[in-house]
Amino acid sequence: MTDRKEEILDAAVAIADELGLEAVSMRAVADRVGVTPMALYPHIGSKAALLDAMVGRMGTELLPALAPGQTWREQLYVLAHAALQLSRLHPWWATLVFARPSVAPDAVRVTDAIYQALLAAGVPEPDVPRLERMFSTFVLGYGLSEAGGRFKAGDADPRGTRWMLPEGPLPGHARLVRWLSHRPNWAEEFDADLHDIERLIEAKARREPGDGEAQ
Amino acid sequence: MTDRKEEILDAAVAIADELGLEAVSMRAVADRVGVTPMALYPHIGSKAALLDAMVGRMGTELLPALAPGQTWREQLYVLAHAALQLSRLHPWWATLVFARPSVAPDAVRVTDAIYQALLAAGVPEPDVPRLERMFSTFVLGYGLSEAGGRFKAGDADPRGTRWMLPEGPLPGHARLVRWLSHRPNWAEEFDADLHDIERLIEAKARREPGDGEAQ
DNA sequence: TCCTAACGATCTACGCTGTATAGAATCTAC
DNA sequence: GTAGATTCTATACAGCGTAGATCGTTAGGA
Repeated sequence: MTDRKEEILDAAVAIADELGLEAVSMRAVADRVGVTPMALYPHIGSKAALLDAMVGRMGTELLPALAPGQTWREQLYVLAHAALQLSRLHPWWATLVFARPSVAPDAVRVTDAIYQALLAAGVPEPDVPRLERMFSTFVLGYGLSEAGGRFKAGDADPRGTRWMLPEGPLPGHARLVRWLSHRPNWAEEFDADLHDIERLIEAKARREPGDGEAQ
Repeated sequence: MTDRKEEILDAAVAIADELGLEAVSMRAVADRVGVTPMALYPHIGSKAALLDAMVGRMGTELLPALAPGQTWREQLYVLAHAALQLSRLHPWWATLVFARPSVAPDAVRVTDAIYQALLAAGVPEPDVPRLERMFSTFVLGYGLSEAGGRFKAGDADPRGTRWMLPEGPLPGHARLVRWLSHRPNWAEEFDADLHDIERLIEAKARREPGDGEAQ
């Protein structure tokens, strides 16, 4: 029973990696396993459940990044990079995480690790859950943007007509032409973003003034 | 021709709003317009093009938020809230933006407005494109998390067994039980996040030290 | 005024999707 | 050897996107 289920999950993940998420059909998975489509149902229940299980499987791959004995900075860095790598290896992952919010045990464990890191950083307890959501939203959103190509949209013609549209000029683009002309190094950009978020966390830990947030 | 296209778009958006994105089928849209499915094709080309056009249509709704004569803070605030409201009114919007990155003219204009705000804030030019991506990734990611229910996953049973799993304790959750027990006010949380990002932008504008970032 | 070309809409059909239902095959235990 | 459970197969249905052929209506030019 469980063997078969693992086998089915392996097949589904392989298809998603090779052909994309939309190629994951019950028939395709069944073919890969060497069985008829309906044979999958006793094992995985439904297609929705199969997708959930795929997310769960990926969560497991994130767990090794939770090695103890690290500073909160290292912990967040390692986790963020593990997640980004995961969404590069399996571009469908971030899509699914956003689309079907199931709480897998492993996901809860990852959340807890982030809680611990933020607490270790000195973030006030009431702010921790919010900052966790902000942190994970950013990491997942970045992965999804990369995977989905949102960042790259508009790559074509960066110094051409892009900064001047028929219906009016684009002053921002015009001033930044110089910096928009060469495409960014995404690895560097991710690290820079992460660095900024780290400083944001430090600031929250220092309880910087000018903040009306209640206890 | 263009009339028909607008009519088709209206129908598609209405269906997505009422029944969800997956209910937007060529047949359903055609029914709504009062026509056979194949009659849509001369007007919109394909289903993929229809979805792209839907995203474009939403981009137009974001433009009114670009009123001039505001401080950079107001500009970012208004834009972020307009986007969040859009993703609440049309929960399928954020999904599509992440899934199919097409550059609509209106989207470019929104990007430009963010560029201008960041420049007005005093952010060094080379940092502006990156911070724009970070800002929009956050706003869209937040909207998508809300719409997709990612934030709410695990709402059930917040003080029960959730902070203690069979395979081991969750120290982070345990320490935060008090703060995890009542569900957050998402509007407040969004504003708090926005506030933090604002401060991050200010810090970048002040060119704070301790930053190895090259010119 | 007639012919023609273009256009918008339709009908039919193909291969795909998830899955309900019913039946057949295989293995285990008594 | 037979009963029961488990696993897989076969068939079928309703829905999907869209290729291809067809048809009625309309607009332009001779």
